[in-house]
Amino acid sequence: MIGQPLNYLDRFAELFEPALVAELEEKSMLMEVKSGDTMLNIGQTIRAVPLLISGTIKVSRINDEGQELLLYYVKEGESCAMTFNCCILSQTSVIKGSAEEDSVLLCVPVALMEGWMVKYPSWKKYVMTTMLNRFTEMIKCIDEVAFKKLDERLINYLKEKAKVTGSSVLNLTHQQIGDELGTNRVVISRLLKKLENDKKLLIYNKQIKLLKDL
Amino acid sequence: MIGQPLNYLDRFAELFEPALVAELEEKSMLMEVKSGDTMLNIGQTIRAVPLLISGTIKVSRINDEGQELLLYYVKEGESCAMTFNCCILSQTSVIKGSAEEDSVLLCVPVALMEGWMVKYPSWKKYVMTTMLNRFTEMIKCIDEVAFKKLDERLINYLKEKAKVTGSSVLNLTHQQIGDELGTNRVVISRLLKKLENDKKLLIYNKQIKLLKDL
DNA sequence: ACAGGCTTGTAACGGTTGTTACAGGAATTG
DNA sequence: CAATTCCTGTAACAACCGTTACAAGCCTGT
Repeated sequence: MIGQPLNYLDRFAELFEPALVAELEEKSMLMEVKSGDTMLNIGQTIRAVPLLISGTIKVSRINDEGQELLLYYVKEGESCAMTFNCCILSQTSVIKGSAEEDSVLLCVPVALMEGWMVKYPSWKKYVMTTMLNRFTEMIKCIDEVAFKKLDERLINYLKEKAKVTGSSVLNLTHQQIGDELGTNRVVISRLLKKLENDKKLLIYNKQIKLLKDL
Repeated sequence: MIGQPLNYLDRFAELFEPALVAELEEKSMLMEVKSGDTMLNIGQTIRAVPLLISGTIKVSRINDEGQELLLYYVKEGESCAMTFNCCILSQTSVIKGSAEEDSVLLCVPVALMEGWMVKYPSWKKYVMTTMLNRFTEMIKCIDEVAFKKLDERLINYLKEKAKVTGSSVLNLTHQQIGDELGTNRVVISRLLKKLENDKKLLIYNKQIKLLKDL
């Protein structure tokens, strides 16, 4: 039927062999989270691997003083490599995962994961690809933090945010931005003002509109 | 016989099942590298996974402007997760791997890796563990770069270096340190001088001696 | 309309880091 | 030993960023 939302497993039908899709359907658990919900926090252990069916998950590092830093987003069809970490080595999480928008997850019991690695080539491939892509993102993050100045990081952040939300109007306070970049609200206000003067964006209350030549 | 060096495969006999050790012996290639040699550079592709038998490998990120940043060390018995990345996805490397000391590597052809993941549980575990440990190190690196000031990063760097080399006397120029921390020689000289005044270390030409209360 | 709370704009200041420049030591080479 | 090159120390300055403080604006609920 036209216009009907895809069945939630359709996405994975492209990735996994039928037998695995069937097992997924049978043995994993569907879970819904609201925008802003925290699924995984520092120090927690986790007993299920989440596959993201719809929505976006924000993964960030929080250091001992509570300072935050955005690492990357998990998008539809993807999963979080760090949870593999927690699960397999039974370690506590060193990162926080929270819903950037309302999202739907498929939770796979850890116990099954290991067996699937051997049983289903597509699963093995999926897990490896996920992990390897995350490495790339972590490197990108390190590049930003280690080599770039805040104004450039801010611009990249805004662009990424626009891509993830699919809109050039971002509903964000300066404080939120500061948090995700691991810095101070005043600094962000200053830089944003400069970008506004340069006609790269417009600042409203709790809202930023990105212009073409950002 | 007492004092005789271990056979190079003995290390892996503890990690892998006998059949895998046998295959390793038969199908992989031993390789020696001298301190300072670069095994893997940005943009290269790699067709073999290295297992480190002895020595230490330094893994660093180099950005577009040629600035370097130390990511982590690969030690005996370990391997480099990023090479899995290159290999499996046939991507070019985004990192540089060079010998910190004279080292011996066992090079496993990529073609075998995939099959072994299914065939040998110990190999699967080894690969997963390696990757997951690297995540932890990358997070540590991000913590340093994003949240810590240079003086603290320098201290951590020196301690780590002392641990890796097993000596409290480090043969390093200020320039080298600056490179590995992604900063400037003068800045390092300045901070080292301060540490020397604080009786944390002694500065010689091309050499730094760490004192107890660093 | 008003109060109170959250959000933004701005100034002022200090600390850290990056940069350039130069001088003096140390090591190396011929 | 002399010349050269590399390494270290230091000064001086600028840029960037973090921090505090305060004023003004916006939003919400009453």
